Amino acid sequence: MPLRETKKAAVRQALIAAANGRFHRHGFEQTTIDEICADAGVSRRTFFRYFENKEALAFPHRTDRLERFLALLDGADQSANPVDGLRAICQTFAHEYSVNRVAILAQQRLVDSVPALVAREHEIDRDWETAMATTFRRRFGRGAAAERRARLMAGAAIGVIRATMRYWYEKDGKPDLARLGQEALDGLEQGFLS
Amino acid sequence: MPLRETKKAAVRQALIAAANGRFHRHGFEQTTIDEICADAGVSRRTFFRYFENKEALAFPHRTDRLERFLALLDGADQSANPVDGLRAICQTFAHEYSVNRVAILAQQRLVDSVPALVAREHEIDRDWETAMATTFRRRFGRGAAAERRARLMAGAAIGVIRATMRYWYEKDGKPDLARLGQEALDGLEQGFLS
DNA sequence: CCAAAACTGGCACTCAGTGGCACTTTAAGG
DNA sequence: CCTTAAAGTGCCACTGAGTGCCAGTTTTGG
Repeated sequence: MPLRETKKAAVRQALIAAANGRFHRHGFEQTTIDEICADAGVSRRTFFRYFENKEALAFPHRTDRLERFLALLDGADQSANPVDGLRAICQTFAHEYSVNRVAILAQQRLVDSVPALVAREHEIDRDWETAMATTFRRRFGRGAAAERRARLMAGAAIGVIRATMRYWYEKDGKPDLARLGQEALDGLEQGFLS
Repeated sequence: MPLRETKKAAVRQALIAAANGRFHRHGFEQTTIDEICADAGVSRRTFFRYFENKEALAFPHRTDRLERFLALLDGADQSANPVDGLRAICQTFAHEYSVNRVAILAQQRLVDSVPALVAREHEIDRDWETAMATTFRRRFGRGAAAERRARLMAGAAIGVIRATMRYWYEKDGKPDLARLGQEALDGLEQGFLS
């Protein structure tokens, strides 16, 4: 890796690490960007060249995760129906979340304690929704009705996923996330006609 | 109405009106709170006694709408199944939105042009989701499974509703919102098994 | 080794939002 | 009415996020 890249990666990591420490020790709002910069040995001005804002520090894997999700969506393109694709992806993420359970839970506690972070999380969900809508759209073909169906389905999908995650977080990550996920996707598939 | 109440209502309206004008003329971010205060003839400090933040000005009906929704949810409590309740409520709101179409569209254009406002909108959706989850929960009875089902359903519901609204906005409010809503709720009820 | 490009730091600035306190207005009882 | 407590307002000073600008440094590629 070229030197420049290396340094940038290092600075980025330093900022993330510094932020993580402070956020978890003193809380998000109690931490100023100046403090993070001081810890990371970087100027304030430079900070904003690495992160759009303070919130972004709380979601360092945002782009990674989205890209992985997109890749998985593409990969699941030839499954029998869209939901089956999601089921597979769900297994993957469920496993990953279970493995990193402690860190992820801590992260989520942080997010849930700060409205601004909750808002950012919704923004992320929106990205995922759009990604799914695009994928589903390819399946459903042309026409306004297909478009609507794809978007409805994506909306419902992110809705059940988020609800599932919240439940899992609330139960301290104890339940089997893969199972919860399948239950959620059953709902998506079968609907909620009681 | 006691004088004090009257005055407070007047100030609130003045602030909303001032903000609306500026927001639509110059945009949300280009408008400072000071300018709004000047227009409304009120001090900055007072502004923050009426609104939590600048964003709140863009959703003056937030609490009204939520309360109406809660009331309607309560009212629809004895419909055959939860989705039928939603169908009725959907008709009501669809009608209202169609009537105030122009204003609502303008408002939405504003919201969509500012990330911070989009974020607030998600926050509002979250309130609605919680409201629905609580209602559904009453239907589904006790137990963790019922709880999960209620939450999944609420998540899916808000998901399809939001997707529908976005579609409607995107089409400049031309489509029949009531029909779109029913289509969305069909999806919620029947699922998306293709 | 050199020039262009990329990156950094520091400064000054705007604006959102908060705490504190003195001052004015309203409500309510005698 | 008149008084007094409560509610509401204005002003001031302050913190902290985020931005524009420009001068100085580091890396890259030839």
